[in-house]
Amino acid sequence: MPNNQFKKSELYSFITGKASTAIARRMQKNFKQNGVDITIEQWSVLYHLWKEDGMSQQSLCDATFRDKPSITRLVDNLEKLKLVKRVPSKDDRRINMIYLTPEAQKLQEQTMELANQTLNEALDGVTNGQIEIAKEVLQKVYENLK
Amino acid sequence: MPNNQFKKSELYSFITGKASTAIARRMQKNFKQNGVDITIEQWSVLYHLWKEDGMSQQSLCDATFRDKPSITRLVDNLEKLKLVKRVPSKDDRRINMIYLTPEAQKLQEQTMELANQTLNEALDGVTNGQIEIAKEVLQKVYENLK
DNA sequence: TTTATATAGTTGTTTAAACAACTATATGCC
DNA sequence: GGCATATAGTTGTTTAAACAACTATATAAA
Repeated sequence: MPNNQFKKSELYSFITGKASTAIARRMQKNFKQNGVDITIEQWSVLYHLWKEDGMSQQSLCDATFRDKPSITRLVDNLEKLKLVKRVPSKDDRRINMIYLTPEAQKLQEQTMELANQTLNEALDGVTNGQIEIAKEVLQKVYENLK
Repeated sequence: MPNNQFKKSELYSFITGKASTAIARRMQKNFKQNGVDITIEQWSVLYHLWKEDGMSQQSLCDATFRDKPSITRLVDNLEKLKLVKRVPSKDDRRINMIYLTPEAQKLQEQTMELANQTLNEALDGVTNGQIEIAKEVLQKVYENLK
């Protein structure tokens, strides 16, 4: 029993995700202050499309760790904002390929800059070694539970 | 420039809180499978009341890192479930003191057990030393941004 | 080839988050 | 005391999460 003896106190805030909530709020604030008018959730979809344009909604589900209804509605809203376009696949008519508009492509550089700035604010005073271990732990937690 | 050179790749999932989302989902599932019919957000409020009954809503805001409207509605829903009661303070008529009902007190032991179980599932294969560092990093992030 | 099953996406409903605007009470200052 | 300001909590609105139920298309098995 590896972790059974381990004190769990103060670990519950892990569950409630205080740190990631704080990062998301700060990043939203940084977006707003710089006139970027999208939500962090919308940004996280765009982020994966910048890495690979033309993903299916299901691939976006996997990449963003969201369920299908969530992606349906995020894509709905991104389409309303004219940042993405649903294009039905010709090979498989069940599938929508999601493509970035030129407008969304313009957002990439600025918002990635703001994301990096936010992470620098968040990780001020934390060493690279510590960050590396935190990343490993979070990755392992994700693997254990997904 | 302490962290500027640091590779930020794969760190963006920090923002989206994949790990804490995974923990919350698993914990919700563990609650459901054991017939505990409350949300994780509601549990997080009860958790602080178990530590100290009779907190004001503002204190719950600080403890749970939520804003006032969020707590108003969580307390609304917990009151509907007859798990807490709003009691106006006599000293300061602006303040509601939130008290647990006997029903809520009954939930404590079982749900804390389920929370511990969930954390064990999440942290399987992670050493105490790694957990300690991850905790420090998350705490520092929270401090930097709150 | 028909039928069962799996996959992709949508819709409906409840709960919660974020943010602004609001009411009520308390406190500090003149 | 009277007025400005701060604090505690509520309400309205938009966006998103979770979960179940649904439609449409594709794949596999008989």
